[in-house]
Amino acid sequence: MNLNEQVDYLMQGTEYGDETLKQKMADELRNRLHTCQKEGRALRVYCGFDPTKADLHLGHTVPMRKLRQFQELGHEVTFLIGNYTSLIGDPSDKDKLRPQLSPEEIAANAQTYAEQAFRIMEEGKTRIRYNAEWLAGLSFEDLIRLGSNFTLQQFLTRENFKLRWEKGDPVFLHETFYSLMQGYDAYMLNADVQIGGTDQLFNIMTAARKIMEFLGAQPNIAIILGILPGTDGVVKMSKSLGNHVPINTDAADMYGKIMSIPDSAMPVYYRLVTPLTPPEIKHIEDGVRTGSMHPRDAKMRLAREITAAFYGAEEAQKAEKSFVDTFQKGGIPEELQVMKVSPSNTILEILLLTNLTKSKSEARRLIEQKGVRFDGELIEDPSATPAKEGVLQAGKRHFVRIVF
RNA sequence: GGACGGUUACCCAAGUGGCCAAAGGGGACUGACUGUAAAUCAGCUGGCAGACGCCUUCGGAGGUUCGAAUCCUUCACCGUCCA
Repeated sequence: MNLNEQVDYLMQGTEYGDETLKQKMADELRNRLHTCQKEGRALRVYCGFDPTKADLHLGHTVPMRKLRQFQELGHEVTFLIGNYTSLIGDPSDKDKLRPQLSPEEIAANAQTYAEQAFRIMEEGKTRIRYNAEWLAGLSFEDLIRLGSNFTLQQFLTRENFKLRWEKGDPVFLHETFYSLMQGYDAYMLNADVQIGGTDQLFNIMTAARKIMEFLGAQPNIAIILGILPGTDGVVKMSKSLGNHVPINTDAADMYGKIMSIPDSAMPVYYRLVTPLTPPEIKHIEDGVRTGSMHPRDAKMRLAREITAAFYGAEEAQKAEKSFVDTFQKGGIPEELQVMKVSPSNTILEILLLTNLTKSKSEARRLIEQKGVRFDGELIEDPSATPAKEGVLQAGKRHFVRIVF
């Protein structure tokens, strides 16, 4: 890739809410890449992760994907675990204060993060750092010096603080420290580039750059990534909204969940969570637009790419085949869970035994709603017994092969 | 520290003594339609039994009452205002 292609690749999926700013960052990136090339060094790139939860979903992997792209181009990548900043909990993406976690919880979550991250990033080329290394040793005096770069007004005009202020909700003093700490992280890592979501714009653009300049360093370039919508295609992916694609699932499930996103969400998914380059994505999108590619096939490619990133190409192929068999041909998947039951068990009992439903009431409901099939035959009598071995289906997506 | 307000099912939220397993909305799930979806329409959403019915649930514990989500006492947590 030439320099401009590299910049395009690295800026893919970014969103600054302001074209001028985006252009400025792209220019700075180009210059920095150029300078480094001349100096014969790699860019120092980092992204901080808040180990405040253990259950990762696709949305959390967006910055990891971006780090990976930098790695591919030979840059030096640091995976920063915000074990010290977690003492506060970033107020950026919430309209309320986050709970503070115990060191044990943080350590456990950090472990999970790293495991997930290395499905995407190249482990051997990634440095892991913890910001307690340098933040724990700061003195009150240091804090005063860092704090003197900011005004209360700057914080109060930030959307999330502003909303809380106007609603009369509390905004705690220590929440403002978060930005200072993140800025200090960037300084200590001597970062050329810092990656984050749109909620990090203030922390990276304003706080980190100010602090780095104040401390005599070159300010970092902000790579601000857009937000990945959930499976509804509209609202930010989040577990509590139930629109997430979990990482710790299986290939078939991940493939299926991605196939369920609306077409309108494909472009952003392609840009944020696949390894494809801008020209490759353009090719697909042109294909869909001109009609030479069916949108369904574009989505299958998407699902395959994402699933392969986490489970490998082979598993992704299998997931795809099973998806085609199940949904497009209306058959049953080749590989499915096998459960031993007694021939005297009723369908109702089997639904419960196989965990296809959580209760008998739920099982009855499903049967009433014509959602249960046995070997393709619609089941209408909950007290029927299967009479032979076969495949029990609950809803569209859940199957169990029962044997005696 | 004081005054007031709040805590209802997955989430938001109505309900102020019986007609409340608890309105409404969102989400989830099922069916139809599709391209797998989205959109739309319909259904459904505590458990056991599925015939009447029974049991558990409205922040926790206790009480009043024939009867409590609803009244009283107390505890916990959250919020607002005043110090």
